[in-house]
Amino acid sequence: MPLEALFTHLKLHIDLSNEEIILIKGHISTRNYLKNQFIVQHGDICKHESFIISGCAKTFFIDPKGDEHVVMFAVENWWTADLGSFIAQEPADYNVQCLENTTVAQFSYESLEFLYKEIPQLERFFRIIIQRAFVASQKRIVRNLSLPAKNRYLIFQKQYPSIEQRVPQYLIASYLGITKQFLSKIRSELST
Amino acid sequence: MPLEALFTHLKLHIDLSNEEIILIKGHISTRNYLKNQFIVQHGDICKHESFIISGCAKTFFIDPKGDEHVVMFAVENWWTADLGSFIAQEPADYNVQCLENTTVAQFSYESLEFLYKEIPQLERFFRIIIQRAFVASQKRIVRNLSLPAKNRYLIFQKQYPSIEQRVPQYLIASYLGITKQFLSKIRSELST
DNA sequence: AGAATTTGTTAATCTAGTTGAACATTATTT
DNA sequence: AAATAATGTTCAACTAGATTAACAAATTCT
Repeated sequence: MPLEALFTHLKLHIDLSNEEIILIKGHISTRNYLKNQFIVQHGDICKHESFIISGCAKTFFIDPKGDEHVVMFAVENWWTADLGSFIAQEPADYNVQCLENTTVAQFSYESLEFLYKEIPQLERFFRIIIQRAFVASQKRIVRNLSLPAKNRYLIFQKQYPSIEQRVPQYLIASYLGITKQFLSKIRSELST
Repeated sequence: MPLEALFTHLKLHIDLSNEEIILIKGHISTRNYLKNQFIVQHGDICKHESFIISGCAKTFFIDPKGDEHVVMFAVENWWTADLGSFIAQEPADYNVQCLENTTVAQFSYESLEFLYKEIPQLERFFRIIIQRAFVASQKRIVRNLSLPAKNRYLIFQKQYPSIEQRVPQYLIASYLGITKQFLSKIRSELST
């Protein structure tokens, strides 16, 4: 059953009884997206937190000039959403779009609020998940402010070797905050 | 009593009984710092999450070239720490330094873990606080990638009018990711 | 297989923001 | 009140990275 990965993941941080697992299952919906489909669209209200069972997605936004900026990639066992939109239930800043055919397990806002009441341990679980995401975000800010593009690329390669193979270069350039041309230049410098 | 602000703040998000308040009080220490003293120092393990009762602090790091980068300011009723260091209990990336004489209420790592067990509602409280910090961080990333320095400055002015008056310009420039000279240029352009 | 689209490279020119140095203005200290 | 340190401005030279455009190479579609 595809939800196994999700419960394995939950049990890394909290203990759940069989009854709790059944209760949670009743509030999860799984959904399949084709490559290029959107899990979250800018301007819509983000209705779900999605756990990726298989596949890969990018989170990005379009700036006032029309340029695309990738802020994160998500692969198996990662959570994705526009959290700002989800928690405030207001229009999303970001888009989340599948880069491959992708299967997710989703909690709706209402279900999650309900489950927080029924299973307070889930507060702990998501505190930990969000805390990590925040820390990762802080560390990324440090790097973006303090390192030139070449070093940021080298760190990206080490940190996400699997992602580098799975997604096109121009999206990696966008994630790094540079143009694809400049990334290409860096790559050719590095290979000499 | 100076802890009133803290409990008012906690009660915005969770309900606490008198017994719980007493329990929490037993695990809080208040501490006074003079201007320029460090609440967290790079390389040390961040021992506390600190709630600012009065005063003002900057969170910053020094890059490999020796330049200072301010990543956030914190004033009354804000929490500050190097969360990455605090949760992993490993050396801090950041420094947190007081810009004024500052009084804080602090939870140690052990106390907070203990209180999470005794008062599961605190999981909820910090989930909400960290969630907000994460969302703010995400929104800042959007702005830093998509807007030129002048626009970032205008947004900063609107968003933190009080902070702009309280801290020197070169720290604001650092927060914006530009040099003080370039901020000065932007300011002179804006005033014409 | 061939056409069309998507992805990646190279190179010339351009620009937002940096660097450094000299000077002006406040605060703080003695 | 003078002296020192901290903060802010101006300007000229410089650089990391953007932009544009032309061309390869690889995928996808028919």
